[in-house]
This record gives sequence, C-alpha cells and structure tokens, in this order.
Amino acid sequence: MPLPRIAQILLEGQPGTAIEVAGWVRTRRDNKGGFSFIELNDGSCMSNLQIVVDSSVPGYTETIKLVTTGASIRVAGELKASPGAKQRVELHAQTLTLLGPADALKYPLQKKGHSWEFLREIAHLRPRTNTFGAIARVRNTVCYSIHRFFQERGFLYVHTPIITTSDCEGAGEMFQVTTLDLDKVAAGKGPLQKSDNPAAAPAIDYTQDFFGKKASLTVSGQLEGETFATAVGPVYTFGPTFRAENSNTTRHLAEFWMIEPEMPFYELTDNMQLAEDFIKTIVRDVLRDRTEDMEFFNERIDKTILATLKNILDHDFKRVSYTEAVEILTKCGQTWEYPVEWGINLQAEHERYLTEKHFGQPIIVYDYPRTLKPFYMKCNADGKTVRAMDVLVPGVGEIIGGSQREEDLDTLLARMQECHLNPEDYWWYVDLRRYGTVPHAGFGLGLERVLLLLTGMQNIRDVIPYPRFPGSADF
RNA sequence: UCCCUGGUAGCUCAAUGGUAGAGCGAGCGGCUGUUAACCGCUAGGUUCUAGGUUCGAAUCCUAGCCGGGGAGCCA
Repeated sequence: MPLPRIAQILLEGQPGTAIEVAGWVRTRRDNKGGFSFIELNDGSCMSNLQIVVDSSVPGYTETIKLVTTGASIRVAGELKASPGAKQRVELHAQTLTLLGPADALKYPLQKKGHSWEFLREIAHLRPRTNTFGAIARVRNTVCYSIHRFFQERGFLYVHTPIITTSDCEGAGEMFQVTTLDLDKVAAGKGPLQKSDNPAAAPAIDYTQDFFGKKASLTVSGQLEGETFATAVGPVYTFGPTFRAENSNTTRHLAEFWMIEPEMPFYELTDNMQLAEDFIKTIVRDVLRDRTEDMEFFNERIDKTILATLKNILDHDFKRVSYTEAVEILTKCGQTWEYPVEWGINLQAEHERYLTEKHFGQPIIVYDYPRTLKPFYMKCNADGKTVRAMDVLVPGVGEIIGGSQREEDLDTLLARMQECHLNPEDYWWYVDLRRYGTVPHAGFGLGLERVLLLLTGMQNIRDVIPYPRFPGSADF
C-alpha cells in the first residue's frame, strides 16, 4: 500500500491514528534527555512533518546519529497533537528505519541558505530545497492549469514535430540534427556535394543525411499548428522548443517549453482576449492550489509577488497600439539609451517603462510596424503595420508574442518576397491559403517566463529543472 | 556576441605588496518539548590555472578557464 503523503497528514491527519511515512531529513534536533526531533519532508508540500523519536525506539542510539540532513528514513508511529506552536500534529515514532544515510561531511546542502549560483552547480540536489521544491510544485500546477484551460474550451492538444526540415520559421537560430559523422566530415571523408568547380568551397551533401535533407530542432510549432487549426478547430501545442541563439541572459534558454494556441475565425482582438483570460486563469489557479508555496515566495523571494499577482487579476490588460506606445515614450520626458522613434524595436528599457512605470500592470502592445515582424502576420490596411501583439508584464517583460495570421494568398506571397523567402519552401503552409482559407490567429507563451512572473524568481535558469544555455547542458 | 564585475575553508565573504581570517555548516562536549535552537571547544586552505614583476604576491602585470549582472536576439 502506498504511504500517505506529508501534505495530506498535515492537512487532515487525526491525532490518535497509526501512520507510516517516508522522506528526506531536513534537520534533526537532539534532546540529550533522551529524544530527538526530526523534520521530515517528502516533497508533497513546503512544510515538514515533525517526528518525535525517543530513546525507547528500537535501535535509537545507533540509528539517530545517522539521521542527518539529506538522509532518507521511514517511520511508523502514532500521530499526536503537537504542543509546539509551529505544527498542528506530529508523529511519535515507534519504529525508525534508515533507508539511506547522507554523509554530513560531504552532503552539499546545509542547514542554511545557499546562493543560486551554487545550487545551479548541484542541480540534481536542489529540488530538495524549499525553493526548488516549491518551484517544481508550482510548475506542475501551471501545466495542469494550462491543459485544463484549453480542454474546457474545446481546444485539441496537438503534437507538432520536434524535428523539422523547414528551415524557415524565422524565430531564431536552430540546432542542427544530423547522423553524419562530423569527425569524418572534418577529415574530408564526409559526404560532399559533387562540384564541377574545383575552386568551390566543399559543401555537405545532405541527401546522405538521415532525413535526406538538412534537419533541425523546432523553434516553433506554429506553422504546423495552423494546419490543424484550419481543420479541426482551435488547437494548442505544449512542448519543448529550441533556440540556438547565443543568449546569455536571465530571460532566455536554449531549451524551453512553449504553449502555442491557434484559433480559426479569431481576429486579433479575440486573440488578445484569450491571452488575457489565459494568463489570469493560470494566476488564479496557482494562487488557489499552491497557497503555501506562494506565501513562501512572497516571504523569501519577492515580497511584492502576491500583491503583483492580485493586481494582475484585478485589472484588464491595457491595450496599447505600437504607435500609442511610441507617443507615450517620446512625450514622457524620460531620456533613453536607445532613442525612440516610430519604426524601432521597443527595447527592454522602453517595455519596462510602459508596463512598470506608466501603466503599472500587464499591457498588450499591438499593430507593430511590419518591417519588424515575420511574414505570416496579417497586414493592416494602413500598409505600414501588422496585426501583431506582445503581452508585457512587470518584472519579466515579454511573456507572450502572437498575431492574427495573413490569410490572403497574394498578400502572403508578397510578404514572403519582401522577407526574401522562397514560397516553394513553404508550399504546404501556403496551401492553407489556397484551399479554404479563413481568418485565424494565435500566440506563443513561454512557460518559464510565466514561472518567473508567478514566483518572483530572477533567473530563468532556476525555474526549469535542468537549464540549457550556451556552454552548459550538464545533468 | 558586446559591456561591466567576480573567482580565498564545505557555503557566504574579509584580508590591497609583509605570519591567510570571520560567520554559517561539520565533528566533539554541554544545555534544552525543540523548531533558522542555544553555549563552548576542535578540525578544515595548491587563495581558479599557467606564466611574469618583486627580497617577498591572495593582492601588481599578461594569457586562459569558469561564475554573476546588464544589452541585443526572443518566449
């Protein structure tokens, strides 16, 4: 029979009942008068279960010395009301079994605070800390909330490919996928293209590669998502995404998780409303289902986080056109490192000013200059802008990027030419506009960025179990 | 990729050219229905690496490696 979890015991365990638990020791405090307190954690919640072990427990003297921080134990006994102030119940042990010791001289996690940098070096042990346990639980709750949000609205969860041969999506540098032996290629023994010109630089013959052409890890499932959205109705993807950008920031990862809904018959305003409802639902669910963890974040990580999240729930996201945003930025009297004028990309300092100072809440900036945005976004009648939207939140910045898609065949082809793309490479995507085209829209949400928003953590490398970034893919 | 900054005990840091220290953690002892427990004692170091300057280098110089922050790219 599975053991009860500590979260459940702390919540509803009745004094007088016999229970058995197992977990990892956080601390032990001895009373030389003949008993010890053990703080036991099994990851089911932030709080520990206090175990009281007195010297009459079989093997007490030999075992208790090995019950150190990090050790795993199993305890059977009777649950009792606790006279201490910090817990409702405690477990009085009748048997104590050491499952696995943890040498106190070597175990890296101490009974004290550790720096984030140090914990990143022991990423395999950091889920045993309060903070990373809480992040794991909140992350799980967010994922559950995301599926529930879309499922309740009739969206289908579709699995778009991880490996792609469309070298197109324009969302960033891609990781190449190959089974070619690079050592052989380097030695001049790889499959090279035949060339009549002996002076030409050697080029790889990808017809010899596994997929018969150059392949990469996906940077977005959007284009494939659109093919299903225009067949089975609203869909969403939720999977890993890869960007080979040389980004060294607290907001970027080389491997991250992205959610991309795509909806037929949605225009940009519908898209914005869905994005707003989506974020608010996640915030609401986490505040409701992970109350204890969220209080921890508010106390130890960011003292404003609960107020920030409640503020998000209490206000409509402000809609601001790019043109209005530029006006606000040029008229506010602020001096910028990057001067503002219509047509520039909004810089981090501009986005921060808008969402943190000027509005003090999440905003949705829409209708960007089309020169700044990819080919698939719908062109506005003004000839200058496209129906793009970015959701910006205080503290994190861009959390969602999306758009209404261009559904008109000729306009799309013209935009592809403008962006120096070959429509033949996108023949299946262009087909969606040839056969039964419809207005549609969608967006992408970065899971880890939502976690930054929710937890108040400062570095995206700390809200994913094993971060991948330039120069680092350990564990 | 660019700019800034750092690398000293298990961890967090001090020592700015002259005998490498503290707090926490750990070990031992004491005390206590304790709960970031408390008090005392003890152990613990190739000062990131390689060169150089100097009577003498953690400290100054050169190169490299690694960490952190900011910017760009974006989610």
